Amino acid sequence: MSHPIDKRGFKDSAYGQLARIGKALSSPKRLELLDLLCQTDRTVEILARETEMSLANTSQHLQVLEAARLVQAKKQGRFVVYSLADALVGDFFRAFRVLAEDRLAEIEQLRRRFLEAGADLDPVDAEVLIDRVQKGEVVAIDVRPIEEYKTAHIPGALALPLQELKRRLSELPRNKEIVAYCRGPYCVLAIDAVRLLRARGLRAHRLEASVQDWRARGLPLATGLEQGSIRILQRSAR
Amino acid sequence: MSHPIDKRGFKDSAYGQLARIGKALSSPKRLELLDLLCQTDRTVEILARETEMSLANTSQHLQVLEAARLVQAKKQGRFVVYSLADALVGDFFRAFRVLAEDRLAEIEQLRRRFLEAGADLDPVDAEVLIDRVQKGEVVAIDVRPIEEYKTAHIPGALALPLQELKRRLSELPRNKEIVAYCRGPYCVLAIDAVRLLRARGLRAHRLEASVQDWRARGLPLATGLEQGSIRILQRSAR
DNA sequence: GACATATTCAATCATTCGCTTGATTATTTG
DNA sequence: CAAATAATCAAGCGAATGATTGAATATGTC
Repeated sequence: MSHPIDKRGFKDSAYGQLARIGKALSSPKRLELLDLLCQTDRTVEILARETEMSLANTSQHLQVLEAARLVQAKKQGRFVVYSLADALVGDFFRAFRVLAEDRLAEIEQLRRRFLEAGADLDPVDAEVLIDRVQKGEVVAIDVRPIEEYKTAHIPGALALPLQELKRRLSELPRNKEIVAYCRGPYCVLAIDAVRLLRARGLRAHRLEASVQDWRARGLPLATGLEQGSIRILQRSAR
Repeated sequence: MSHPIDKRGFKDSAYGQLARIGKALSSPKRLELLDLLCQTDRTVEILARETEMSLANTSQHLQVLEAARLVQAKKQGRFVVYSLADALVGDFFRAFRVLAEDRLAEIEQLRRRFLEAGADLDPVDAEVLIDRVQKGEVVAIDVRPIEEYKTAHIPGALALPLQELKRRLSELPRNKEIVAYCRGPYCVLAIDAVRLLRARGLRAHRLEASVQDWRARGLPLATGLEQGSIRILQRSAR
């Protein structure tokens, strides 16, 4: 095991190591787990619920990701919290997704077929959005679970998870444009939100970009709870 | 097949598509093929020889890569020439390799174990190298097959494939430093070249960076045959 | 048109993978 | 210390994968 190796052995071992990463990325469920972990840390139980897998199966997949050093586990009390092993992994996952979308036309077809209405694409250019949010022309809402919002969100966006949104529909301004966003292209939270809002007669659009896309473009992000995000909401709802 | 899909179905399909790329990257042999194709286009036969696989096996792996749209096949006469489907794939492969090297310490260990002599690391900073080559202080040699040199090489580097190098050892300058490079970290051509040169008492070093790394850093590259690269060689050898 | 060459196809087999089920190991709570 | 909770382990099963072998299909050459 610790003796010099021949050329073929070296190549096989080297590419074999690379393949460890590839193998980790070769299962749809593992990719879904990784995508979720790009948003924020989570326990096995929550990941299992989000991906609609059994606990044992989720645990196994997470161990495969851990063996490839893409994620890491940390015991907190009686929970095991999984997180990305490094911020680089998040950047890489995005590059991976972008490559796949570039190469595989099927992904765009899938998206179209699922949406079945072309109206909820990117409403505006990303740079313009921040500006319009600051001017108060647009209300941006982050419909992901609150934990993900805390980890990182678009500056000025309100934390309004889907469940919360349902209860507070009446507080949203009828005279302003609303832009909802969530985890990214394969997350359906923002789609649901837009449908809900439009059903109530509000002018709602979906921002396809995720927080990760936002970061990749070098745009600023905010963490924690926006100071008085609830008050801002109420003010703009008046 | 063309009816609306539920949320779970959508996610499964979307991540399933991503996994197509992951699966393509999950085999050591496929990664080796991809790495070779990052250098230049090649026929199935040559790829089989380089990777030391049977023809049928090579063909099958190439078809997997093609199904994932990472490479494309083009029939030329009675040969089938495979090439990267897009330049993006090359950039991505490099990102993949860099991530793997960052995450998996085993790769660095492997490299050390294979080299077993610490002396042939990056001799100089990349930017400095071009400058020193231009000033004539250093002779850079590209020891890859000539076809790869033609596709792209470091400006000023001489095309001197390993076989050629052996025959023309005496033509190399004894008073200058020689820097050899090849395909990248898992390619052994430059290592062989450096051993060969040192055995003859020449001052030789290995540049670990590949043409792809060079490109990724935004440094200039040259294509085709360097005008009179042989004469330059002879002049500097005088 | 027969032949050689380059590649793919088809069948086969051992291995690995993904998932399920049920038992087991930690950790907190009563 | 027993009960409850969170996660992992272990065994088992059908499906998919990687490689081999030999036949089949193009394409170019004599």
